[in-house]
Amino acid sequence: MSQARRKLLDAAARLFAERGYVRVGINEIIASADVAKATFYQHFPSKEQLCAEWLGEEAERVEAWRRALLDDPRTVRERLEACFSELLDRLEREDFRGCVFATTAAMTDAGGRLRRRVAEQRRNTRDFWRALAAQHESSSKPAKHLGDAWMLLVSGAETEARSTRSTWPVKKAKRAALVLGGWD
Amino acid sequence: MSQARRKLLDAAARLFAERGYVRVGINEIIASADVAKATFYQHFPSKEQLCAEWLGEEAERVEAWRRALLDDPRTVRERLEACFSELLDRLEREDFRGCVFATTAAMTDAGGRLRRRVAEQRRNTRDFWRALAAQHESSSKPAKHLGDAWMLLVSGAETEARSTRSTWPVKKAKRAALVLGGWD
Amino acid sequence: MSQARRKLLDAAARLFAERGYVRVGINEIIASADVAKATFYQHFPSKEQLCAEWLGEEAERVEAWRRALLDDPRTVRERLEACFSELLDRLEREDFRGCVFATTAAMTDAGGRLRRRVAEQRRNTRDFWRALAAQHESSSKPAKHLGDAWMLLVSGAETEARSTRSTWPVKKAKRAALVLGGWD
Amino acid sequence: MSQARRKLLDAAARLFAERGYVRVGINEIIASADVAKATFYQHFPSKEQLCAEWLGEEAERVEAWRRALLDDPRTVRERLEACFSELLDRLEREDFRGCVFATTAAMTDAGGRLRRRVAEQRRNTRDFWRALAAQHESSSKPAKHLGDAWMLLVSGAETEARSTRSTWPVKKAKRAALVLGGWD
DNA sequence: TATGAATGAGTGTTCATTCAT
DNA sequence: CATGAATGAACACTCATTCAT
Repeated sequence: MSQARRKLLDAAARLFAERGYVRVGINEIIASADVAKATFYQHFPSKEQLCAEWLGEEAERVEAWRRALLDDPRTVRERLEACFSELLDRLEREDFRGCVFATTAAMTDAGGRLRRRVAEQRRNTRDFWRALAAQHESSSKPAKHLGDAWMLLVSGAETEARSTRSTWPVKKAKRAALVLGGWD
Repeated sequence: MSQARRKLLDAAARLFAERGYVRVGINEIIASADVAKATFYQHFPSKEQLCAEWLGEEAERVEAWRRALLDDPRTVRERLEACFSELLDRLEREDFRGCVFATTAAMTDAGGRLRRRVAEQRRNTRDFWRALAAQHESSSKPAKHLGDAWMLLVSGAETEARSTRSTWPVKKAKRAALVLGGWD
Repeated sequence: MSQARRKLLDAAARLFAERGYVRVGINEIIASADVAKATFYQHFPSKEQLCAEWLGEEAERVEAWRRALLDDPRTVRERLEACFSELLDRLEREDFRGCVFATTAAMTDAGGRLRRRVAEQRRNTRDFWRALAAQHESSSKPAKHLGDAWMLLVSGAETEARSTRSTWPVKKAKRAALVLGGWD
Repeated sequence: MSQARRKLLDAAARLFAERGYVRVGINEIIASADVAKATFYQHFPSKEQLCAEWLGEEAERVEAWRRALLDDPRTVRERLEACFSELLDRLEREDFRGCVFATTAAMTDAGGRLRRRVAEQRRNTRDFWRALAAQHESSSKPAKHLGDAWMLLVSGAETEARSTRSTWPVKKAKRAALVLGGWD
């Protein structure tokens, strides 16, 4: 990958994560990446497409992490707790903005390309949580219900943690997730 | 309240709800309200302040609805289910954009006035859910944990329903909420 | 009419006539008119619309001149010669660019608004030449053929005079027009 | 001639004829010719020079056609009519844009290289029409006047046919040309 | 109280051209 | 001979806000 393209994606990743798609302009991105404006448009047909590619890279990172977790030999409970630990870690970072997919969806057109990209990632996210729940064999309820509930708790925790800049949502989501998993 | 001010708030309510704070310009608002631009600035010092007042009105509407629900003689379970029904109703409206407080928080500066307004509403929301849970006397666990979990499930359901334009999150959140309440 | 609007139309008239629609940018127009860019867009929805209004004013000026000529008591021959004199006068001006309608048509999309505006003016032009020919009673041929021929000669003269910056086309067009009128 | 050069000239010929010099960018040209941008600048010092070479090729094609017509054994009248037939044929093509020399002159600087190229071709055009008229021996008037008139009628017909996308100008120009030739 | 007119600073995007390889 | 990468300047257009009346 060309150097300019990499710099642009890195700058976009940082700025989009910090302030969101609509609040970051091309000018700021290219200044941050230290490339000319025309260079940007040689690598990306539009700001929207840059965002889509950033979301794609984010999705791939997350998927890799999840694949590893699904193959992890630890118990389901330990791995569930690892998810909340990871979320807490992200939450403590200066630039925490919540789930980039959810926030990007919040500020883009319902029918647009970015929303389709988000919807795809959310489907993958649902698959992940259901797969994790399916490994929880002692569960008396169907794994898909448990997985969906875990996903919603995490999603809610991210949203509320972002909106109020506090950590209670993560801690309480973890507690509820454990209860639903039968570990209370 | 002056007529122009009322028209502006109504137009803002519709447009902000439909497309979000950052995606609506004041030109569109004043055109929709059919007032002159200078009239707008006589009633509101800035677009941000208009948004803050809109959020205030929304918060008051929600609070009134919640106060009524807390005084409602129905069982906690029935009222919990009413919350999800109301959410499903909103979800089915054409212009559903998720929780206006969460989405507004997603597109505004972390330290700004609007974020403080959102944080305040989220605190009230947490109070509501804890109050409802507190009325669920047979609960063996502390009401605050149950209320927080309910809130997170609803918040996650709104976010996921918005991101993917589907209704499963609401249905699954309801199911999990009932389980946590001991009604499974 | 507001002052800024008038200044913009005047600046556009001069610049568009000098260098043509596509070769003049908004920046140059507003600098020449000494108004802010946003002021421009408060008065005209687009550069294209500004051009359309300029063409409209030009068409009106021409039509007024023509109406006067059709009511002029001089002989048809004298008035025909007046047309060529007027053309020669324009030709000698520093910024002669040929017929603004023909040149604008040359640089705009075939199906666009500006082309429709041009086509309308060309229809009016044809009407004028036929009306003038119709007043030439001694003509043995139908006036519409004579009028059309005059129009084509003038149009060709304008085009060739512009392309080569010389005056022969006007002089020769006049000679041919007189021959066709039976005055040779 | 190198292959890239040929492809570039062919692409330019098609695009410039369709939409005009100023409305076609070199990006589009190189994409259409399927060559790299730097390759373009190895063969042509500038877009302007590419246009100049295209005009040169066009002029040569036209000149060849005219030379053949001047050597054609048919009568002057038949060959005059052939000119209008050829114009009608071009007019019926989808991408008719009028005389490429006239339209290019309309959108370029008065003193530039392209305008000089156009002026040269117009001089050749004038020579052609005078030569054709000179072969019309029975003409009582000087051939140069008749030839110039024919040229202006054709030029006007091209301009008006382009501006309004209709065929009447060609038919009426032909009629007038015949009258001037003494064939009415 | 209400307004039409005006604005400086920004938006995302495209231009013809050059450079290092 | 050919190219992928890069560019400064310009493009048409929009933003939230202010001013004179």
